[in-house]
Amino acid sequence: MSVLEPLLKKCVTISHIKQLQAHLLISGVFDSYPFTRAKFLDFCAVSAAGSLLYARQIFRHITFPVTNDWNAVIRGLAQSDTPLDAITLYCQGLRFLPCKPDALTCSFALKACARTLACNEAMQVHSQVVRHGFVGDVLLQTTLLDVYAKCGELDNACKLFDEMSVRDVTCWNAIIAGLAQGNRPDEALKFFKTMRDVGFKPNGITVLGALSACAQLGAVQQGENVYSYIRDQNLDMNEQVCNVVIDMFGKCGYVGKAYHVFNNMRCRKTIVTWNTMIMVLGTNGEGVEALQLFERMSKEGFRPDNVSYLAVLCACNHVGMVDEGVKLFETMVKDGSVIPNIKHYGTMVDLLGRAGRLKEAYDIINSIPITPDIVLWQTLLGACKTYGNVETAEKASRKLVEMGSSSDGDFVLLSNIYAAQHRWKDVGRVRGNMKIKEVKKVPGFSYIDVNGVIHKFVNGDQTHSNLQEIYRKLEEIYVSRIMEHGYVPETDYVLHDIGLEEKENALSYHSEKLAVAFGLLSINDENTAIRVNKNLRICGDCHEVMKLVSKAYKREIIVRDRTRFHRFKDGMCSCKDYW
DNA sequence: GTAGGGTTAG
Repeated sequence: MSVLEPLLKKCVTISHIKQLQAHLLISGVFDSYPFTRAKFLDFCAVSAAGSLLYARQIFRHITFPVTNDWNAVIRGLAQSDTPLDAITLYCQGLRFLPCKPDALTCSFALKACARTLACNEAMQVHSQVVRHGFVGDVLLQTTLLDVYAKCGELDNACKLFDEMSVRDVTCWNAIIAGLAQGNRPDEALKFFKTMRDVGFKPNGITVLGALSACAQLGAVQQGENVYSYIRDQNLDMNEQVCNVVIDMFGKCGYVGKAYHVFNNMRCRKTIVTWNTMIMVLGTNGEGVEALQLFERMSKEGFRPDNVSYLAVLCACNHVGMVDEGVKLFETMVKDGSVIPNIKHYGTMVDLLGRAGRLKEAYDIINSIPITPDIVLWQTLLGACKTYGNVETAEKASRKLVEMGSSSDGDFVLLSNIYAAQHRWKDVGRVRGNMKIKEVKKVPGFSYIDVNGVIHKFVNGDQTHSNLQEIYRKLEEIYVSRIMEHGYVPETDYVLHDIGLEEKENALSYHSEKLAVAFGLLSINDENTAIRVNKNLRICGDCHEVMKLVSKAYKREIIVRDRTRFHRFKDGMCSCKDYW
């Protein structure tokens, strides 16, 4: 039986595999020893030397396939780029299989569900796991947990985790990564802490999830803690870990810390390392540095890939280096080594649009070889708002409606464009459509890290324990401080809320303002910047207020919004009001 | 012991 293994190891091409197959056929192994055959089939379906297509052919010619034969092909399909086929085959197997699925069959089917985000199918496999008595299997439990988490069923994932009677590091990893990727970073960090409290030792994979959670929260202190653990355990010998550390510091707004990690890595840099650092520089408004790094990477032998180009184009976008961006894009296209994708085009539309070159932006959308998506038209619409271009805005809006967008931002933008032209009838029409279409409003929230504790504020927050004090501070900010510096509310943005009943969503109680008020109250050291992270893009009024607060209170305020950083100092913002 | 957890992105 074990005679096969050394032979398989020697197969490095499909022709070797076919020779081995011939041998197995002639010697009768293929028909008489199904387990050996299945092992061979598995190798053919999964290994780099093999061919999934060929494995499927072989499989089709097996008259009485055993469970392991099915497993081999399902496994291969599950990790291929057509994982849906694995689910199809699994269902066929259930119908025709004289032999029953085993734990592995379920495991591979679930893997396929995870990759296709097929939640309903996953639930059906789950029920078969129960029916066949595999529920006690820790590995399968972890796989199930992972599928649910990836499908966005985080509560189910947590439930599975709670019900596990035996836990190991891997299932902790699955729940931590699941929560982090599912936008529940605070819970991810809680699990990370508990895991250590009950005596498990986080490994290189655990810290990836924890760091991602810190990055989302802007929780630099907790990020530092994770990083020192990483160094203690020598986990920084893994470049993937280093990449995520760099990303975390960058997303927390500490470019220097990110750069320090980048420059002092104890392991090799990969293309992802370079891309991450370029992206960090870009989002933090260090466009020139990003460009320099982009040039340096080629000199050090790394050929820029599509993400490298995207990163450097974003960098140009954030600092308004329009000509450089256009030039880079042209080089990219001419060079031919990178085929532009929808994100490259999106960045170009944004870059040109925000520079007021709306015609060129519009032309790009109409000339690209791929179908423009919703984001592309939204980007153009945003530019139309900035430059008050009603005509192009209407075109973009029409496209968005056609494409079935139900994002509140699209309607609000168009309504604002009409409002700026005093076309109140059109404003009313757009608002009417908003009601009819039941547009989704993504609730805005902000985080602030005070002494390592993360505080979360939602728009019009009514839940924070220091509520009264915070609202009083906000009152003080408005009445006795920034009014003197010439604050005029940007009523343009009030239109966001017209037609919506929730009064608490009013402009003055946007979550980032509450967070900054809380920051002023609780961070007394004047040299410490007030750092706020927000899930949406900052609105014009908040932007203005931040500028004035930075001047009136002589405090640096750093706001990370959905796409970039704003550093407010002495009444100015690092984005130079260009965002 | 042939299974489970994982990096950059408009």
